[in-house]
Amino acid sequence: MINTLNKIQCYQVQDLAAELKKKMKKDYVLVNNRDYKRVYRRGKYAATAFLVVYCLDNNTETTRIGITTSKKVGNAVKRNRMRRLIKENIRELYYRLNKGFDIVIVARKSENDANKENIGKDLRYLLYKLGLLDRENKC
RNA sequence: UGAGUAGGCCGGAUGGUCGCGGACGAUGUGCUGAAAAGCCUCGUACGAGGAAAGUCCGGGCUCCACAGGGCAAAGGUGCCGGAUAACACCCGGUGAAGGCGACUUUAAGGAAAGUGCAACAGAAAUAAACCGCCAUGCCAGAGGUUAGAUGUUGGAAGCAGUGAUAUUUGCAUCUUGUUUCCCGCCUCUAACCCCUGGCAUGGUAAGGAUGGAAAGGUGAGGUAAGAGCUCACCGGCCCGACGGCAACGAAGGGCGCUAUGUAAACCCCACCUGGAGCAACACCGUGAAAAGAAACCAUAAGGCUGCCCGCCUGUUUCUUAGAGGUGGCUAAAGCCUUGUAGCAAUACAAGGCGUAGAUAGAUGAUCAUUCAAGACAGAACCCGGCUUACAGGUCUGCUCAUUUU
Repeated sequence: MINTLNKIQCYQVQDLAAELKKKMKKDYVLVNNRDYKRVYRRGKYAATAFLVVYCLDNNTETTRIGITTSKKVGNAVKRNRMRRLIKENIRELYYRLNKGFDIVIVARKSENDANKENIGKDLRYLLYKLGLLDRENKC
């Protein structure tokens, strides 16, 4: 059922402009420190050299996402850039994600040649590994 | 043109699409709601820096008692004047140091209040005779001069004898021995002179590989040798007409002039400083006056950073548990231009600019064009400074050198 829905969604967003127009609302951002701690402690995780993704079922219909960049990444400018790149990718992927999870994305260290494509590739791989994203969605 | 010096400015640009933040607007037949309003949608303009950084100073603002007296402690400042809300910043000056120069640097009070430290090196470090130089005395050695003694070669004279020659039996000559004198030499002794070495006493700080610093420097005279011992010049110290608001400068005069450096070591002197910070703090609100433990009930406890006085509160302290929201929150001792005053910092007046305000935290992605190919780097209450990081570009003043006229 979900698969078919996603397929339909995938066909629907063939137009690039339409895909880019997707917006993220504030409600979908993970806010409290408690929530982060809960996800770290109880959630599943997967990692690459640059990113770590934690996820946990939150028993609701919304998916909430938090992004963390440690000081190992670099100074404030570098951390900001990593966060924005991840955010931009998430913005595009958000409506394809399976619903009802709390997700925390941690940037481990700085990639000097980090761009949207690199990060997106890693992110899609990790989300797929955790079962949040279906293979068919790799359009 | 090159080298340098001081200061200012810029910190990729333009456009398209999508996205994010708060603000404003909407005759949106949008949703919720009694309404106020909120949400959604659409539109509009706006949306990180010169350092936003480090948090090193100074303030505003908030609460603590609007901040009180005395003592102590702690911290800070430290040439003078100005400017400022204030400052350790800034401006102008003075002194000192560096540079041919433009210019730069400077925590720049006190070392006869006291204490401490000064490694290594060096003869010696706050004090000095280790070496050296000089004088005197003693001892030893070499040399010279004079005197004396002994010995001896030679010469001269006297006496004696042997022998030889010739022979005038005497005499003479040669020879031998001895005595005296003279000259020379050797040895010894004494005195004196000079030199060398050693020891002692005294004089001397000119010289001695060191050091940040060795008791002013250079030259001349002088002296036993030396020395401001004397003199010349330089330096230093004291007084100082006069100039300057002042720091300070200084004509001139006097003094031969012993006593280092370090106070970004303690310290002394003068002056200044109440504490905590926007996670301050105020309000709404959930819970419901949360639970437990301890102290104290008036000569007590807590607060005003230690003590005493004084004042305030009736409760105070500790541990655990601690939804959420709103305000504070951006117009500010703000910046720019012009004029006036001033060397300037700056002040005053006029005109203009003044539009980030998030709250897990907004500036990104991508495409195209272009160039010199993009460094350091992200607001978190706000200002004034300081410090540190920084690809490259650009402008202006000044200095030195070279070339040309």
